[in-house]
Amino acid sequence: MSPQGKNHEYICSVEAAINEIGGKWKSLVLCSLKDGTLRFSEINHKLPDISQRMLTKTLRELEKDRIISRKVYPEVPPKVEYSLTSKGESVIPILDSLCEWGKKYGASEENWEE
Amino acid sequence: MSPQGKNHEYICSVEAAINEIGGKWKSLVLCSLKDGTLRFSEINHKLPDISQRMLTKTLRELEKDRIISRKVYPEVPPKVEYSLTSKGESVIPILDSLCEWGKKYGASEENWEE
DNA sequence: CCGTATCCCGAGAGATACTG
DNA sequence: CAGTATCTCTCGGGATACGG
Repeated sequence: MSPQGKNHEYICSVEAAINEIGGKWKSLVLCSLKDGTLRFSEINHKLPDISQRMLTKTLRELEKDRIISRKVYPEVPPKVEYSLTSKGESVIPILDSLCEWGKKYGASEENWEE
Repeated sequence: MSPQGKNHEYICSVEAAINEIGGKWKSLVLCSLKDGTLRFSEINHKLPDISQRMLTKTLRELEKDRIISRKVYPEVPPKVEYSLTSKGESVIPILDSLCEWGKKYGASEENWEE
């Protein structure tokens, strides 16, 4: 995500927002973190269909955008905890709204020709 | 978008919502329609960087998901108008929130290694 | 336990040209 | 004006295997 990097003029800031929370997994990872800190394996457990590779990648992107924070415990075996930053907390209500919206207009009973 | 089609169990409905309004252009098209009905060329004018092909594709997907409606006037030259459905109207406040969020936490002043 | 490193594929997206 | 039709290519995303 955020392919444009720094110098890109957004027509509207929704674009910026979608870049940060869009994609296949970001919103789900954020939702899974909304009840508190989780370890890597715990997120993976909540999202069984995501691969380790994609989970890592998604977490790195969210971290880079300061939406989540990553805390490493220098132990053996490794322990890493992920949690929402204040920026991350602030987007949760919006994700909740989206969730409600998605539930209300179930993306499922319409038309599909294929 | 919505690659899974009908039979897909969502862990959370945010996923469904992101499928319907995510992607590079959908949110921008919806925002451009929030002040009322627009013709194809008018949307294109508001979003100069979108190609005709992508605009058509985006409009078709939004129409398929019943988020916008398409009205054709049988004239020469052709006239086609796009407007939000009630479902579309209902997602605008959420897009506005996203816009505010994106503006507040400018996706621009952080770190980039590359 | 928490990741990288590779390899790979298809969808998303761009450019350009053409048409009813 | 409002689209198709092609052609191309990047890159998001999946599968699998390996590493500290």
